[in-house]
Amino acid sequence: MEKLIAKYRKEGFKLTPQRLAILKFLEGNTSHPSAMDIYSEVKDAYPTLSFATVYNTLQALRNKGEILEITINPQKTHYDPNSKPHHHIICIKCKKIGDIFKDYSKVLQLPYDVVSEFKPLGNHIDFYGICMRCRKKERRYKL
Amino acid sequence: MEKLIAKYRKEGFKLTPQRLAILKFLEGNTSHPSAMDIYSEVKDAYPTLSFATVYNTLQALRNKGEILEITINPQKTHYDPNSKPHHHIICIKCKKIGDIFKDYSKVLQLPYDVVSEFKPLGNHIDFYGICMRCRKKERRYKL
DNA sequence: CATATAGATTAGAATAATTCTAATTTAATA
DNA sequence: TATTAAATTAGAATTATTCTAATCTATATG
Repeated sequence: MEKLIAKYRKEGFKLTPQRLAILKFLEGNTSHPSAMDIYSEVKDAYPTLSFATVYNTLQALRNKGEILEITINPQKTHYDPNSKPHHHIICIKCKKIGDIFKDYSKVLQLPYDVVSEFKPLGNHIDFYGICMRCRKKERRYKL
Repeated sequence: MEKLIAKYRKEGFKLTPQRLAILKFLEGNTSHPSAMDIYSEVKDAYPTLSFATVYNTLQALRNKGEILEITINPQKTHYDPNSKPHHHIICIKCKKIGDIFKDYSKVLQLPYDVVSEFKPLGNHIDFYGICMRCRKKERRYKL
Protein backbone atom coordinates (compact mmCIF):
# COMPACT_ATOMS: atom_id res chain seq x y z
CA MET A 1 0.00 0.00 0.00
CA GLU A 2 2.79 2.42 0.98
CA LYS A 3 4.66 1.79 -2.24
CA LEU A 4 1.52 2.28 -4.27
CA ILE A 5 0.86 5.58 -2.53
CA ALA A 6 4.39 6.78 -3.23
CA LYS A 7 3.94 5.80 -6.86
CA TYR A 8 0.68 7.73 -7.09
CA ARG A 9 2.28 10.81 -5.57
CA LYS A 10 5.09 10.63 -8.08
CA GLU A 11 2.52 10.44 -10.88
CA GLY A 12 0.90 13.64 -9.67
CA PHE A 13 -2.16 11.78 -8.43
CA LYS A 14 -3.20 13.79 -5.40
CA LEU A 15 -3.82 11.74 -2.31
CA THR A 16 -6.70 13.35 -0.52
CA PRO A 17 -8.14 11.82 2.65
CA GLN A 18 -11.21 10.75 0.66
CA ARG A 19 -9.08 8.95 -1.89
CA LEU A 20 -7.01 7.28 0.77
CA ALA A 21 -10.21 6.05 2.40
CA ILE A 22 -11.46 4.67 -0.90
CA LEU A 23 -8.11 2.98 -1.55
CA LYS A 24 -8.14 1.47 1.90
CA PHE A 25 -11.66 0.18 1.42
CA LEU A 26 -10.74 -1.40 -1.90
CA GLU A 27 -7.45 -2.94 -0.80
CA GLY A 28 -7.83 -6.71 -0.73
CA ASN A 29 -11.60 -6.35 -1.03
CA THR A 30 -13.10 -9.35 -2.82
CA SER A 31 -16.74 -8.26 -2.53
CA HIS A 32 -16.86 -6.61 -5.97
CA PRO A 33 -18.46 -3.41 -4.65
CA SER A 34 -20.54 -0.97 -6.65
CA ALA A 35 -20.01 2.81 -6.55
CA MET A 36 -22.89 2.97 -4.08
CA ASP A 37 -21.26 0.36 -1.82
CA ILE A 38 -18.06 2.39 -1.73
CA TYR A 39 -19.91 5.65 -1.19
CA SER A 40 -21.94 4.25 1.71
CA GLU A 41 -18.89 2.87 3.44
CA VAL A 42 -16.60 5.87 3.05
CA LYS A 43 -19.39 8.35 3.79
CA ASP A 44 -19.35 7.20 7.42
CA ALA A 45 -15.86 8.61 7.86
CA TYR A 46 -16.28 11.56 5.48
CA PRO A 47 -19.88 12.74 5.67
CA THR A 48 -19.43 15.36 2.97
CA LEU A 49 -18.23 12.77 0.47
CA SER A 50 -19.97 13.09 -2.87
CA PHE A 51 -20.63 10.59 -5.60
CA ALA A 52 -18.60 12.73 -7.97
CA THR A 53 -15.52 11.97 -5.87
CA VAL A 54 -16.20 8.26 -5.84
CA TYR A 55 -16.73 8.10 -9.59
CA ASN A 56 -13.82 10.41 -10.27
CA THR A 57 -11.48 8.25 -8.18
CA LEU A 58 -12.76 5.01 -9.68
CA GLN A 59 -12.24 6.37 -13.17
CA ALA A 60 -8.69 7.43 -12.35
CA LEU A 61 -7.88 4.02 -10.89
CA ARG A 62 -9.41 2.30 -13.90
CA ASN A 63 -7.27 4.38 -16.25
CA LYS A 64 -4.20 3.39 -14.28
CA GLY A 65 -5.22 -0.25 -14.60
CA GLU A 66 -5.46 -0.60 -10.81
CA ILE A 67 -9.06 -1.78 -10.81
CA LEU A 68 -11.33 -3.57 -13.24
CA GLU A 69 -14.91 -2.84 -14.14
CA ILE A 70 -17.36 -5.71 -13.88
CA THR A 71 -20.30 -5.27 -16.23
CA ILE A 72 -22.24 -8.45 -15.51
CA ASN A 73 -25.11 -6.53 -13.90
CA PRO A 74 -26.80 -4.24 -16.41
CA GLN A 75 -28.14 -2.10 -13.55
CA LYS A 76 -24.81 -0.92 -12.25
CA THR A 77 -21.12 -1.38 -12.63
CA HIS A 78 -19.14 -3.24 -9.99
CA TYR A 79 -15.45 -2.75 -9.38
CA ASP A 80 -12.75 -5.27 -8.77
CA PRO A 81 -9.58 -4.03 -7.08
CA ASN A 82 -7.75 -7.14 -8.12
CA SER A 83 -6.12 -6.00 -11.31
CA LYS A 84 -4.46 -9.34 -11.98
CA PRO A 85 -6.41 -10.76 -14.93
CA HIS A 86 -8.85 -13.32 -13.64
CA HIS A 87 -12.30 -14.66 -14.35
CA HIS A 88 -15.63 -14.76 -12.59
CA ILE A 89 -18.29 -17.26 -11.72
CA ILE A 90 -21.74 -15.87 -11.03
CA CYS A 91 -24.52 -17.63 -9.16
CA ILE A 92 -27.57 -17.40 -11.41
CA LYS A 93 -29.81 -17.35 -8.33
CA CYS A 94 -28.29 -14.86 -5.89
CA LYS A 95 -25.82 -13.14 -8.26
CA LYS A 96 -22.88 -13.78 -5.93
CA ILE A 97 -19.60 -13.40 -7.81
CA GLY A 98 -16.58 -15.64 -7.20
CA ASP A 99 -13.05 -15.11 -8.49
CA ILE A 100 -11.15 -17.61 -10.60
CA PHE A 101 -7.41 -17.22 -10.85
CA LYS A 102 -6.37 -19.26 -13.82
CA ASP A 103 -5.02 -18.30 -17.20
CA TYR A 104 -6.89 -19.98 -20.04
CA SER A 105 -5.28 -17.96 -22.82
CA LYS A 106 -3.37 -20.88 -24.26
CA VAL A 107 -6.43 -23.07 -24.72
CA LEU A 108 -8.64 -20.32 -26.12
CA GLN A 109 -7.75 -20.58 -29.78
CA LEU A 110 -9.84 -18.30 -31.95
CA PRO A 111 -11.31 -19.47 -35.26
CA TYR A 112 -9.49 -18.29 -38.36
CA ASP A 113 -12.20 -15.95 -39.60
CA VAL A 114 -12.13 -14.09 -36.28
CA VAL A 115 -8.35 -13.74 -36.16
CA SER A 116 -8.38 -12.27 -39.64
CA GLU A 117 -10.79 -9.58 -38.48
CA PHE A 118 -9.52 -8.88 -34.92
CA LYS A 119 -6.12 -8.83 -33.30
CA PRO A 120 -6.85 -10.49 -29.92
CA LEU A 121 -5.35 -8.91 -26.81
CA GLY A 122 -7.04 -10.51 -23.85
CA ASN A 123 -10.05 -12.37 -22.59
CA HIS A 124 -12.40 -12.60 -19.69
CA ILE A 125 -14.64 -15.53 -18.88
CA ASP A 126 -17.90 -15.39 -16.99
CA PHE A 127 -18.90 -18.78 -15.75
CA TYR A 128 -22.49 -19.30 -14.70
CA GLY A 129 -23.51 -21.68 -12.01
CA ILE A 130 -25.28 -22.17 -8.72
CA CYS A 131 -23.52 -21.58 -5.46
CA MET A 132 -23.52 -23.91 -2.46
CA ARG A 133 -26.00 -21.85 -0.48
CA CYS A 134 -28.53 -21.67 -3.29
CA ARG A 135 -28.11 -25.35 -4.09
CA LYS A 136 -28.87 -26.22 -0.49
CA LYS A 137 -31.92 -23.96 -0.55
CA GLU A 138 -33.18 -25.67 -3.73
CA ARG A 139 -32.82 -29.12 -2.20
CA ARG A 140 -34.74 -28.03 0.84
CA TYR A 141 -37.75 -27.08 -1.27
CA LYS A 142 -37.68 -30.28 -3.29
CA LEU A 143 -37.78 -32.58 -0.26
CA MET B 1 -39.98 -17.60 -38.45
CA GLU B 2 -43.45 -19.04 -39.17
CA LYS B 3 -42.84 -21.97 -36.86
CA LEU B 4 -41.62 -19.69 -34.13
CA ILE B 5 -44.73 -17.54 -34.46
CA ALA B 6 -46.98 -20.57 -34.22
CA LYS B 7 -45.09 -21.67 -31.14
CA TYR B 8 -45.50 -18.25 -29.54
CA ARG B 9 -49.22 -18.26 -30.24
CA LYS B 10 -49.55 -21.67 -28.65
CA GLU B 11 -47.75 -20.36 -25.58
CA GLY B 12 -50.26 -17.55 -25.23
CA PHE B 13 -47.72 -14.95 -26.30
CA LYS B 14 -49.83 -12.41 -28.17
CA LEU B 15 -48.46 -11.45 -31.54
CA THR B 16 -49.21 -7.80 -31.98
CA PRO B 17 -48.01 -5.91 -35.05
CA GLN B 18 -45.41 -4.15 -32.91
CA ARG B 19 -44.03 -7.44 -31.65
CA LEU B 20 -43.96 -8.89 -35.13
CA ALA B 21 -42.01 -5.86 -36.31
CA ILE B 22 -39.53 -6.26 -33.45
CA LEU B 23 -39.15 -9.97 -34.19
CA LYS B 24 -38.60 -9.24 -37.86
CA PHE B 25 -35.95 -6.65 -37.04
CA LEU B 26 -34.13 -9.05 -34.75
CA GLU B 27 -34.29 -12.08 -37.04
CA GLY B 28 -30.79 -12.85 -38.27
CA ASN B 29 -29.58 -9.48 -37.00
CA THR B 30 -25.90 -9.64 -36.01
CA SER B 31 -25.53 -5.95 -35.09
CA HIS B 32 -26.18 -6.50 -31.35
CA PRO B 33 -28.72 -3.66 -31.12
CA SER B 34 -29.64 -1.74 -28.00
CA ALA B 35 -33.24 -1.05 -26.97
CA MET B 36 -32.85 2.39 -28.51
CA ASP B 37 -31.66 0.91 -31.81
CA ILE B 38 -34.73 -1.31 -31.94
CA TYR B 39 -37.06 1.50 -30.94
CA SER B 40 -35.68 3.87 -33.59
CA GLU B 41 -36.03 1.30 -36.33
CA VAL B 42 -39.51 0.02 -35.49
CA LYS B 43 -40.83 3.50 -34.70
CA ASP B 44 -40.67 4.32 -38.41
CA ALA B 45 -43.36 1.75 -39.15
CA TYR B 46 -45.29 2.24 -35.88
CA PRO B 47 -45.00 5.87 -34.82
CA THR B 48 -46.90 5.34 -31.57
CA LEU B 49 -44.45 2.68 -30.45
CA SER B 50 -43.30 3.21 -26.89
CA PHE B 51 -40.16 2.14 -25.09
CA ALA B 52 -42.32 0.18 -22.68
CA THR B 53 -43.33 -2.09 -25.53
CA VAL B 54 -39.75 -2.59 -26.67
CA TYR B 55 -38.53 -3.42 -23.17
CA ASN B 56 -41.56 -5.55 -22.43
CA THR B 57 -41.01 -7.58 -25.59
CA LEU B 58 -37.28 -7.92 -25.03
CA GLN B 59 -37.91 -9.14 -21.51
CA ALA B 60 -40.40 -11.71 -22.71
CA LEU B 61 -38.01 -12.98 -25.38
CA ARG B 62 -35.20 -13.12 -22.87
CA ASN B 63 -37.32 -15.19 -20.50
CA LYS B 64 -38.07 -17.58 -23.34
CA GLY B 65 -34.36 -17.87 -24.03
CA GLU B 66 -34.82 -16.50 -27.56
CA ILE B 67 -32.40 -13.63 -27.14
CA LEU B 68 -29.37 -12.94 -24.97
CA GLU B 69 -28.42 -9.83 -23.09
CA ILE B 70 -24.97 -8.42 -23.71
CA THR B 71 -23.68 -6.44 -20.75
CA ILE B 72 -20.24 -5.44 -22.03
CA ASN B 73 -21.20 -1.78 -22.20
CA PRO B 74 -22.03 -0.40 -18.75
CA GLN B 75 -24.05 2.40 -20.37
CA LYS B 76 -26.72 0.23 -21.90
CA THR B 77 -27.68 -3.35 -22.55
CA HIS B 78 -27.38 -4.78 -26.02
CA TYR B 79 -29.37 -7.73 -27.29
CA ASP B 80 -28.30 -10.71 -29.31
CA PRO B 81 -31.02 -12.59 -31.16
CA ASN B 82 -28.70 -15.52 -31.66
CA SER B 83 -29.63 -17.71 -28.76
CA LYS B 84 -27.12 -20.41 -29.63
CA PRO B 85 -24.41 -20.10 -26.98
CA HIS B 86 -21.49 -18.22 -28.44
CA HIS B 87 -18.81 -15.77 -27.43
CA HIS B 88 -17.90 -12.22 -28.30
CA ILE B 89 -14.85 -10.25 -29.30
CA ILE B 90 -14.95 -6.51 -28.66
CA CYS B 91 -12.77 -3.88 -30.28
CA ILE B 92 -11.34 -1.84 -27.43
CA LYS B 93 -11.24 1.21 -29.70
CA CYS B 94 -14.61 1.39 -31.45
CA LYS B 95 -16.53 -1.14 -29.31
CA LYS B 96 -17.58 -3.17 -32.35
CA ILE B 97 -18.73 -6.63 -31.28
CA GLY B 98 -17.99 -9.77 -33.29
CA ASP B 99 -19.49 -13.24 -32.76
CA ILE B 100 -17.46 -16.37 -32.11
CA PHE B 101 -19.13 -19.70 -32.64
CA LYS B 102 -17.00 -22.22 -30.86
CA ASP B 103 -17.58 -24.29 -27.76
CA TYR B 104 -14.70 -24.06 -25.30
CA SER B 105 -16.47 -25.87 -22.46
CA LYS B 106 -14.22 -28.92 -22.57
CA VAL B 107 -10.99 -26.95 -22.19
CA LEU B 108 -12.32 -24.65 -19.45
CA GLN B 109 -11.55 -26.76 -16.41
CA LEU B 110 -12.30 -24.96 -13.17
CA PRO B 111 -9.93 -25.08 -10.19
CA TYR B 112 -10.95 -27.42 -7.40
CA ASP B 113 -11.74 -24.74 -4.84
CA VAL B 114 -14.21 -23.15 -7.25
CA VAL B 115 -15.96 -26.41 -8.13
CA SER B 116 -16.44 -27.12 -4.46
CA GLU B 117 -18.23 -23.80 -4.06
CA PHE B 118 -20.18 -23.53 -7.36
CA LYS B 119 -21.88 -26.02 -9.62
CA PRO B 120 -20.90 -24.71 -13.08
CA LEU B 121 -23.61 -24.57 -15.73
CA GLY B 122 -22.26 -22.50 -18.59
CA ASN B 123 -19.76 -19.92 -19.68
CA HIS B 124 -19.37 -16.90 -21.85
CA ILE B 125 -16.10 -15.45 -23.03
CA ASP B 126 -15.44 -11.85 -23.94
CA PHE B 127 -12.30 -11.48 -25.99
CA TYR B 128 -10.75 -8.06 -26.27
CA GLY B 129 -8.86 -6.91 -29.29
CA ILE B 130 -8.53 -4.36 -32.03
CA CYS B 131 -10.47 -4.67 -35.22
CA MET B 132 -9.07 -4.33 -38.74
CA ARG B 133 -10.46 -0.85 -39.28
CA CYS B 134 -9.02 0.54 -36.04
CA ARG B 135 -5.68 -1.16 -36.64
CA LYS B 136 -5.48 0.49 -40.05
CA LYS B 137 -6.34 3.84 -38.49
CA GLU B 138 -3.60 3.42 -35.86
CA ARG B 139 -0.99 2.63 -38.49
CA ARG B 140 -1.95 5.71 -40.45
CA TYR B 141 -1.20 7.97 -37.47
CA LYS B 142 2.13 6.33 -36.72
CA LEU B 143 3.53 6.83 -40.22
C1' DC C 1 -69.21 -13.08 -36.93
C1' DA C 2 -69.69 -10.75 -32.34
C1' DT C 3 -68.09 -10.73 -27.84
C1' DA C 4 -65.36 -11.22 -23.74
C1' DT C 5 -61.13 -10.74 -21.63
C1' DA C 6 -56.41 -11.46 -20.49
C1' DG C 7 -52.82 -9.45 -21.85
C1' DA C 8 -50.51 -5.67 -24.70
C1' DT C 9 -49.83 -0.81 -25.83
C1' DT C 10 -49.33 3.87 -24.82
C1' DA C 11 -47.75 8.58 -23.06
C1' DG C 12 -45.71 10.24 -19.69
C1' DA C 13 -44.05 10.08 -15.00
C1' DA C 14 -40.75 7.86 -11.87
C1' DT C 15 -36.41 5.80 -10.72
C1' DA C 16 -31.63 5.00 -10.46
C1' DA C 17 -26.88 5.07 -12.00
C1' DT C 18 -23.77 8.08 -13.68
C1' DT C 19 -21.94 12.51 -15.39
C1' DC C 20 -21.65 17.38 -15.36
C1' DT C 21 -21.12 22.14 -13.38
C1' DA C 22 -19.27 25.87 -11.23
C1' DA C 23 -17.84 27.41 -6.84
C1' DT C 24 -14.82 26.22 -3.10
C1' DT C 25 -11.08 23.82 -0.98
C1' DT C 26 -6.63 21.56 -0.60
C1' DA C 27 -2.26 18.55 -1.46
C1' DA C 28 1.95 19.16 -3.00
C1' DT C 29 5.64 22.05 -4.33
C1' DA C 30 8.71 25.84 -4.12
C1' DT D 1 3.97 30.30 3.87
C1' DA D 2 2.23 31.13 -0.64
C1' DT D 3 1.04 29.31 -5.04
C1' DT D 4 -1.58 26.64 -8.08
C1' DA D 5 -3.21 22.74 -10.47
C1' DA D 6 -6.11 19.45 -9.28
C1' DA D 7 -9.78 17.57 -6.20
C1' DT D 8 -14.07 18.07 -3.68
C1' DT D 9 -18.65 19.38 -3.16
C1' DA D 10 -23.89 19.97 -3.58
C1' DG D 11 -26.92 19.74 -6.53
C1' DA D 12 -28.51 19.81 -11.27
C1' DA D 13 -28.54 17.24 -15.64
C1' DT D 14 -28.50 13.19 -18.32
C1' DT D 15 -29.65 8.65 -19.76
C1' DA D 16 -31.29 3.94 -19.67
C1' DT D 17 -34.80 1.55 -17.84
C1' DT D 18 -39.11 0.65 -15.22
C1' DC D 19 -43.60 1.86 -13.68
C1' DT D 20 -48.48 3.46 -14.03
C1' DA D 21 -53.03 3.61 -15.13
C1' DA D 22 -55.95 4.30 -18.93
C1' DT D 23 -56.99 2.44 -23.39
C1' DC D 24 -56.85 -0.97 -26.90
C1' DT D 25 -56.64 -5.56 -29.22
C1' DA D 26 -55.33 -10.57 -30.44
C1' DT D 27 -57.26 -14.51 -29.55
C1' DA D 28 -60.62 -17.93 -28.00
C1' DT D 29 -65.36 -19.02 -27.64
C1' DG D 30 -70.41 -19.08 -28.40
